[in-house]
Parts: sequence; C-alpha cells; structure tokens
Amino acid sequence: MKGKIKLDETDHQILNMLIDNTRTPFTDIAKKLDISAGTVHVRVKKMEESGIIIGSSLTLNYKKLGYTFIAYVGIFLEKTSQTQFVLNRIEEIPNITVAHVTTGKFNLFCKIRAKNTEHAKNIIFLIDDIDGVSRTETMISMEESLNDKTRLMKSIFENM
Amino acid sequence: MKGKIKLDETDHQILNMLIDNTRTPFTDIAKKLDISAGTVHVRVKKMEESGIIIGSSLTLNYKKLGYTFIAYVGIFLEKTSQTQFVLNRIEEIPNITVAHVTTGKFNLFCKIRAKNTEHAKNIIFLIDDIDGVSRTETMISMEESLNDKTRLMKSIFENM
DNA sequence: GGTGAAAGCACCGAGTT
DNA sequence: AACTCGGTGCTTTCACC
Repeated sequence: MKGKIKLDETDHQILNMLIDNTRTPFTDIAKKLDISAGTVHVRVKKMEESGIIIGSSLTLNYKKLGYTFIAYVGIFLEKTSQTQFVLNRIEEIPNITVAHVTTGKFNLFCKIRAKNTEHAKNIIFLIDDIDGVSRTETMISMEESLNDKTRLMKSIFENM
Repeated sequence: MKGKIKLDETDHQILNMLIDNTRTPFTDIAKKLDISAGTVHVRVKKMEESGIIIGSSLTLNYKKLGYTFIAYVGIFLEKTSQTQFVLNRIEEIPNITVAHVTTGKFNLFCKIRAKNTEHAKNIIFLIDDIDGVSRTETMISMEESLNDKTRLMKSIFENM
C-alpha cells in the first residue's frame, strides 16, 4: 500500500494485453514490446506487490449457466444509521454481485443475478426482510451491453 | 453455441479454482482433484469451446490508478424507439463500464467510473447531449462493496 | 532497471487402456 | 473419457550490464 505508484507506457501496454487475456504468455508480450520476458515478469510482479493488480478472474457466460436474469435493486432505509448493518446482511446473499452506498434517491443500491423471475423475486424478498429496510425499487435489465475493460484502461492511461 | 451444456462436479471445482486465480497451474488443479493435468486441460478447452468460459481478465485497483469516482446514471428517453441509437452512443464513452436497457423508472441505466466529480460531470454532460435523451438522474456511490465471484459461482453450482 | 541464457515446469497432443 | 508420456515452449531466476 505504498502511496503513489508510477506506471510508464510499458506497464500500460502490459496491462492492456493482460486485461484482454490473463494468460497471454509473457514471451508474447515481450516480443511485442521489444523487451525481455524477464522484464515483463518483474514488472507484473511489481504491479502485483504494489496492489495495482488485485487478481485475475474468468469471464463466464452466465446465460449458459442458466442465469438469465439481471436486476438492480434500490433500497430505502428507515434510518441511515442502519446502512452498515444492512450492507453486511446484503453481502451474505451470493446472488448480489455488487452493492453500493449511494447518495440521491436510494440509500443502498445493488445488482442481482438470478435464474429467472421467480428466483429473483425470492432474492428481493430476502432484501425486503432485512431489519431496517423500509422498501425497495427494482429495475429489471432486459439487455446488458458488455463492458470492454480494455477501452476504459486505454482511456485511463491516455490521461495519466 | 450448442444449446445446453452439462457440467459435473469436477468442472465446477476447476472453474472455482480458475475464478480465484486464472493462472493457477493445471498441475495444481490436477493434484487437488486427483485427476491428471491432461484431463484438466481437456475439460477447460471444452468449456472454452462451448462458450461457458468467455475469457479472462485482470482485476485492477482503480483507486490506485486515480479513478476514485463511481456513479450510476439512469436515463430517460424521449421515445423508447431511440433505445438502440442511444445505447450505441453510450457504448462509445469509455468511462461507461456497463449499460443496461431496463424496465421500471428508467429506459437505460449505466455505471460510470471517473477520476473525480469534475470528470464525472463531463461524462454525464456527454450523456445528456445524446440525441433522444430527455434527462438523467445520477446516483453517486460513496462505497462499493466488492463482490466475491467465487461465492456466486458456488451458489450456482449448488443449485444445478 | 534491463538482458540473456539456463533450469525447472507447465502445456498439450498423440497414442493407449 | 481419462491416463501416461514426451516434445515444445513458457516462466522464473541469476549473474552481468
């Protein structure tokens, strides 16, 4: 957790390639950037140690796994002092993939993945039942446009 | 894209290990599951070919990259027939990391990542300026609770 | 901080049961 | 469908720049 980390153009390019495919061989990266594979290895290790790279994960096709349902649920609390308690309860529900404490309309806000409407209904009922939740508002996603992480990263690097 | 794919317990365990760390050596997975590394290889390849595994990606610490700001933006359209057009424009903005067509309050709904409030404001203005957008409503995230993908996967597998 | 070579492994396909 | 095994190629280290 050493304060500020400086990344140069080479680091950016390494990250861009690994974001596209975590298993890109370091030898391939080395060839493309005209450096040695050892250097790629050292740089990646440094970025892991400094906490820039948190980890790596697979992208799965949830539809093929039978999970076709996505919704966002806005949560209203009775008192804002219950925020942390409710957040902890929410984090225990595996079908909630992200949760946020928000300003604006809702106190809390989360995304759920479910098999179908019936399944989603049960998850939303679980949320409604948490102590301190006064009511919820659900937005059902009819279409998710996949996000391209590389594009975001490229724009981040351009502005550094 | 062959309709239904059946995964057994071994596949689930392979996926769980790779979700935690994409670079887990197949030999380690093989040892843990008491099968040969060749078998792990064949199974992973099948899951890639069948489209269950879409790809792999790094998880980065956006805060350390100077991106501390997350917000969700709900979008109201003048006419729903403009949905696809607006979605296409939205996908061109790199700071928008996910976008959804939704039922309920909003017509479209997206997540943005920015450096700070000033930067976020500019992105939201970009959205407001798209033809067909009548107005937007922003929810600022003050805290994001990170999701543990393994937990979701495990719950998916338990119910198969 | 980078290199290049060498040792140690992992990947992956072919052939077998 | 899974195993073993061997060739190929990747990772990782280290002495040197």
